[in-house]
Amino acid sequence: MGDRALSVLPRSFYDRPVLDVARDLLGALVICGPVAVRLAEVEAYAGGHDPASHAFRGETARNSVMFGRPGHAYVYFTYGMHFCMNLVTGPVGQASAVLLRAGEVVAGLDDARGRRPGATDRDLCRGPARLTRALGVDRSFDGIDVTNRRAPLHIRKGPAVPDTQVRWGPRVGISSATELPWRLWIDGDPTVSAYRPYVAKKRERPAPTKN
DNA sequence: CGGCTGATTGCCT
DNA sequence: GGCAATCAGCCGA
Repeated sequence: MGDRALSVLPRSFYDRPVLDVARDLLGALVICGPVAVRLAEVEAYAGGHDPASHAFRGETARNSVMFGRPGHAYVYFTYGMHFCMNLVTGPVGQASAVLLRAGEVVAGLDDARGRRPGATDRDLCRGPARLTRALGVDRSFDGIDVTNRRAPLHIRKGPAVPDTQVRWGPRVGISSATELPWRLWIDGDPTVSAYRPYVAKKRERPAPTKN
């Protein structure tokens, strides 16, 4: 068996600066039951000092996993219908995490297709909410230890991605700290999500003149 | 293909 | 009450 390629990434992998972890997660395998996804796009969130991070305003019931140990999954619900998955990094209490944005399904294709009816194979995991959908990850996976190879959700080492194939740029879908190039992806990978720069929402009707 | 918009609910101010 | 680390569908070019 290819023990090397199948090894689970250890706790020490996650207990490092968030940008280093994000870089090295490119190419890694996310395993959930029969489905495996090779990561092609991630984003770094630098805990309490990052205005775009869910941890920026402190610990709450929703984000408490971010403030705990590295190597655990932070899964949140948003827009009334979507789940997104992060991996907690760095020392306990710092609340840094890497958002898993996109990748390629490399195992369990039939299961992934069944969860995303109508989607092309390229689109199965092309975006953070699509990725959790294809994997079958929801809020019940929040807090799971991804360094445990027997856990229903865990992360394994994948084929190395050389520096020459790594690109970076602004994060997607946020309205603050948009200048930070903390979105990392594999150059030319077809599963990388389309970049949509933030655009300020059109103002609602001017407030009625109040007197 | 790019641009725009409604969906739908938990969370935080 | 307002909005969110998004997506699918629809429209026009």
